[in-house]
Amino acid sequence: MSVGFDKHDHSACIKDALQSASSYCAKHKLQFTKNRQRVLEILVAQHKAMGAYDIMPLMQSDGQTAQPPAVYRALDFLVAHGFAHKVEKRNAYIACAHPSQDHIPAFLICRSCNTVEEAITGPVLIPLGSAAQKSGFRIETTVVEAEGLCPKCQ
Amino acid sequence: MSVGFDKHDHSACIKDALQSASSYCAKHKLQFTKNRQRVLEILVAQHKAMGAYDIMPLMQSDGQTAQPPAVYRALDFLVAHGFAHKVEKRNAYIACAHPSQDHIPAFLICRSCNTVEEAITGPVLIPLGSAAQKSGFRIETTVVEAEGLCPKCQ
DNA sequence: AATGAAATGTTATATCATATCAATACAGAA
DNA sequence: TTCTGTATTGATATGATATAACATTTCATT
Repeated sequence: MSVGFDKHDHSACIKDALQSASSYCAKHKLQFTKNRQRVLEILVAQHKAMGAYDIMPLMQSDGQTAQPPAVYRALDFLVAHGFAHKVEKRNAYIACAHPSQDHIPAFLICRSCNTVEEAITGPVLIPLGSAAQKSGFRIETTVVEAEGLCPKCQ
Repeated sequence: MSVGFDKHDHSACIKDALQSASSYCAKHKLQFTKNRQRVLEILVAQHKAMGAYDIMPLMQSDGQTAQPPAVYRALDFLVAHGFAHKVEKRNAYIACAHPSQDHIPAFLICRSCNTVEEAITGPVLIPLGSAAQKSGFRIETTVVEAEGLCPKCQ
């Protein structure tokens, strides 16, 4: 996206993301409702980390504005099912960069240009996992985020 | 702390933490001011993750209440110099469990009893680091947090 | 004692998120 | 299809977290 001729590719990639989310929901008997679709669509289209209040005005379909609970409910759904992730360092949300793959999300956040990249993670947290195991802690969700300067901003 | 006879040990551990922070500041020409001392004292004394607004009422010395900027400034200082950490998943702050050791903090957060344990981390983030290196990203700070159930709450 | 930088006080406001309850839409059973 | 219970949404209010801006004070150094 963003660069001229790539636009069409990007609109295809939005469709793909919505399609695959849609079929995942069908398979798992989840309701992929209008609000949820719309928010995912927005996140994929922008493919950057967005605050809930950035998403809100873009949600309105006819003439009415969405209210905070509508956005947060949709985001909760998307995050719960892995279609999107929350970037804790920024209180922001971003579409998953490689859905369908079971993974622990990890982000590289540029403090200058604010771009967020979802890194591909191998077995990142084995040491933390083993520390947890030692103490008998059962991990359910994991946050891994690194902040710094991206190549362009250095 | 919390269990009868241990009380005295804990008050010693508070003193130790303040002492070592104090001498670190002296060595590095940092001002370990009253507000900063007080907030660190509170965090060490409670040794649990606390919101800024939980700390605020405990800060008041004579008769006046502390205002939000006072707490946040003290917390920023403590976090910047490694005396405390922010737990992003909870928007909460906690005294560092092993200061003086250079480390990337990592937390185990129980979703039931809300206790936060700072795990001892080995080279936790080598895979993320190498992913970053590949893309030329320069990491400055890192967040590693795991949420789940502690042994007691399972 | 003078001076400039750092820290604090104070007021206001921005930003992020949830509680509550009424209304509606939906899936599955009869 | 119609019924019925559950899931979702709408709508209002409010809670929780964090920062901007600028005047004042404190501190280290001269």
